[in-house]
Amino acid sequence: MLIRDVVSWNAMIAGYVKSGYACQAVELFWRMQQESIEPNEKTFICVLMACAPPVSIEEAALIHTFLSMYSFESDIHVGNALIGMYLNFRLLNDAYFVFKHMTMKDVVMWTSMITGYSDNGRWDEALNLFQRMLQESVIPDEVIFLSVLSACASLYSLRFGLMVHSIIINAGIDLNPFIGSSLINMYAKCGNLHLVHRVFEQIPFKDTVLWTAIVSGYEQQSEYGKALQVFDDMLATSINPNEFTFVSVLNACTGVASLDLGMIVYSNIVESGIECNMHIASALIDMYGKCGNEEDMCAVFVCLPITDTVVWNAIIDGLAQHGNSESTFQYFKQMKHHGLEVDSMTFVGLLSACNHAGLVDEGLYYFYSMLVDDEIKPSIEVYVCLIDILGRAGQLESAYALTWKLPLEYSMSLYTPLLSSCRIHSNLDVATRVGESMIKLHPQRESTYVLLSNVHALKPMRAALGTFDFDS
DNA sequence: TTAGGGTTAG
Repeated sequence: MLIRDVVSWNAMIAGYVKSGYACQAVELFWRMQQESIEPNEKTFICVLMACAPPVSIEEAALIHTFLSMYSFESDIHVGNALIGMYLNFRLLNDAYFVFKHMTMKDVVMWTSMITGYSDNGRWDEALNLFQRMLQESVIPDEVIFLSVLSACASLYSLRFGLMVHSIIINAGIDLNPFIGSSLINMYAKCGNLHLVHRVFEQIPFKDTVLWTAIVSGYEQQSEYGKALQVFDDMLATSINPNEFTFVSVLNACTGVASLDLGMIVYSNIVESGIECNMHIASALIDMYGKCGNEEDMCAVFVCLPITDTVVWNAIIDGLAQHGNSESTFQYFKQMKHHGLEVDSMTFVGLLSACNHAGLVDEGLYYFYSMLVDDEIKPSIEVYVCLIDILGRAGQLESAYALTWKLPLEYSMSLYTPLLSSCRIHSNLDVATRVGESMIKLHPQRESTYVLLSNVHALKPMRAALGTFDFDS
C-alpha cells in the first residue's frame, strides 16, 4: 500500500491478533508509532488484546503507559481491553484497579471482571461482584449468565445456581444451547440430575455442546449407564459428537469397566475423523488402564508427543494400578528428565504404586520429595494413598495420627482406607477409635457399620487360630 | 474498511 492510514494499521494488528500472532501484532504497533501514525481507541484495543504471554508483562505495561498519554483510558472498550490484558497475566488486583476506577461500567466490563475471578478459582468474589452489579441496576445479558453459572458450578452452590436460574427466567433470556449447557453443567456439578434432565428437555434446539453437557453431567455424577444411553440417543440424531463428547463417553466406558464399549467408542472417534488430542489420549489411556488392557494403554502412550503432564499422569497411574511399580518409577524419572511439570496427581500414581507393592519407605520418600523438592501442596487423594500405605504396612497408629493433622472435611475419606487396614491387621483398638469418629461424623452411613462389623468378626476367628498349633 | 465479555473434556 502506498498510503497506510490508521485503519490499515488497525486492520493489520487485529488480523495478527486474531490469527494468534501476538508478538508480531505488538511489533506492528511499535512500527506504526515509528512511522508517526496516530493511534486511536481501536488501535489500543487490538494491541492490548495481544498483550498476553508470550508477550512480556513489561512490554504490556509499557503499552499501558503509552496509552496514558492519550485520553482513551475512560473509553469503555479501551478500559475493558485493559482489564482483559491484566487478566491475561493473571494480575487480578491490577485488573480490579482499572475496573474500580472506570466511571462507566457496562455489562461487558462486569463480565470480564467476573470471569477473571471465576477463572482463577475466586468463585465467591465472582458471585459477590455479580450481586453488586445487580444492586447497581446494570441489566444482565445472556453472556454474563454463562460466567456466573460457571462460578456457581465450581462452588457446587445449588442455592445460588437456582437463584441465577430464576433471574434468567425473569429476565426473559432465551433458553438456547449456550444457556442450556451452562445450566446443565451447573445442576450436574451440584448433583441435581432431575433438574439436568428437565433443562435438557426444555431446550428446543439441541446442539453438540448441549448433548455433550448432559453426557458429561451424568458421567461426572457416576451415572455411567445414563451417560451411555444419552450418547446413544445423540447418535440417533443428526448432531455429531465432538472431542469433548468422546472424552466423557470414554470416561463412562471406564466407569462401567467395559473394554468392549471403550473400543467401540475408539473406533467411532477414528471414523469421525476427529484428531486424537491430549484430552482424548489421556481418557483412552485411563480407559485401557482401568479396563485391564495394559498393552493397548502403552501403545496409545508411545504414539504421543512428550508434552503433556496429564497424559503422563494417566500412564503412571495406569502402570501403578497394574502393579508395575518399577515401570511407574521409571516413567516418573523420565517425566522429570524431559522437564515436564509434575503435580499432585503424578504423586497419587507414584504413591499408589508404592501402596500396591507394599513399599513404605519409597512411599514416604516420594511424599517428602513432593513437599520439599517440588513444593506441591498434597491433594486429599495423596493423603488417602499415604494413609493406605502406612495402614497396610501395619503402622496404624502413625496413619491414625496423620488423620488428626488434616481438615475434618476430609476425615471420612481418610478413615475408610484406615478401617480396612485395621481389618487386615486385626487391630481392634485403632478400629474402634476410627469407627467411633466415623459414626460421630456420619451416623447414617451404613458402610461404616459394615466395615466395623467385618473387623469385629475377625475377633473370634483370631482367638480360634490362636489355639491352633501351626508348627505341627 | 479497524474494537471489548461467553457454553461442554483429561
